[in-house]
Amino acid sequence: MGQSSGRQGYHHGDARNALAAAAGELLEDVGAVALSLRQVAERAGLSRQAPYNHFDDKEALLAELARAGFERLAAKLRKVASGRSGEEALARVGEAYIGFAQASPALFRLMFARELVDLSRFPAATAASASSFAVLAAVIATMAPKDQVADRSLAAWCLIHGYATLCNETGLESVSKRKTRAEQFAHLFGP
Amino acid sequence: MGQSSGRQGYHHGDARNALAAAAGELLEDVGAVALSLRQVAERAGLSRQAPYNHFDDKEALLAELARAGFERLAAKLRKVASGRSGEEALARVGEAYIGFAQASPALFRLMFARELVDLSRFPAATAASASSFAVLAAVIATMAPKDQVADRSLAAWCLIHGYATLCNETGLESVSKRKTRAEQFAHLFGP
DNA sequence: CCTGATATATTGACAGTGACAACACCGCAA
DNA sequence: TTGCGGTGTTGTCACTGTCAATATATCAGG
Repeated sequence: MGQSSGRQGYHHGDARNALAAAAGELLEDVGAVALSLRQVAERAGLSRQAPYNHFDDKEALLAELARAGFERLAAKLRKVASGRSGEEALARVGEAYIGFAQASPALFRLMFARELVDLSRFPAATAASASSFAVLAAVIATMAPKDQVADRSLAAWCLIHGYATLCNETGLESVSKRKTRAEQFAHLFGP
Repeated sequence: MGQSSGRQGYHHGDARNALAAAAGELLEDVGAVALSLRQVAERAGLSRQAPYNHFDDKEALLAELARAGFERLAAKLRKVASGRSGEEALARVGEAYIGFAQASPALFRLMFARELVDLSRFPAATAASASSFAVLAAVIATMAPKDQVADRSLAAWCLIHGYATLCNETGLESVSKRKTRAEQFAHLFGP
């Protein structure tokens, strides 16, 4: 006899996705710290303990959100970089990076805050992160001598990431300047 | 001035400082999220509720830590900048900034993570933060035309902050490269 | 001295939380 | 059939931030 007649039913493979989706929505609403597994479960229409059937613990759920975030970011960067090169490609990549941070501030923070998730424990997330950086490095490779690509890629990433972070975390400056700044930064690495 | 008996006794003005000091130690041990007011109180030798006698809530305590952190940072930057100018001053300031982030990663994170403390609600902390940035801007003013000081200061801050953050949050690269990187970054803003 | 007022300190209580354990149920393979 | 592993649920626990009620120390004014 099913004790709960109301068709709670099995979600088969869906429960994991449903939980991740619910968590993704909650993340932008309340942030990673305030996000509670119980609220995630409720929003997904499952029981209190459901998240533990699909993730080791809260950190593992957050790591999955971060991994998906890096994959989306990498795809976005690849898209704007494709077919372009040099300073213009760099400006577009920078603009997209900043745009991502502004569109999903809580997710962006999660992706770069060791205190919220220690991604070094989650190889899939680290890999997705590396593939985002690879896009940037490929762009720099089109505009710098080979022996300087590594240093310049790192500097470019730091500059763009610093700007995106400071805008998100301290209201450094208005959102509208995004494109101008990206171009200005890209020019620093030009000829 | 009598407490000092076996009784718990009043700390007069000290309780607030004792709590902040205990919180500062705990912060680097467990991070801002895991830091609990109860543990802070216990470490300061006070009761569970003691923090509420001196701070509105947990966020206010963290804000005080952040404020003190910004003041220490500003002092450190002023020290290394004093008597120097141009590219060398910039390299020293950058190195000090990165060094601060590496020496107190949890505090540095707290100072720049809106999710942990929303500093816009705490004017004293915002002011201390601004005075840190002012040191950097002053250095840039010694090496750039007047109409470019604002843009270049911002870019320099983003670059250094991005590097410090990425090193802390993702193990971007080894600590030992700190000085080299600071010089390399400073060179980007040189003649 | 005493007397309140005020700042400080302490314990009691409560709703949420992450996590573990025990138990119920589904589908499938031997 | 039987048994087993994946999935789902409720029971329970220690811990947390915070509010309320209460006690105590210190100080000002009589």
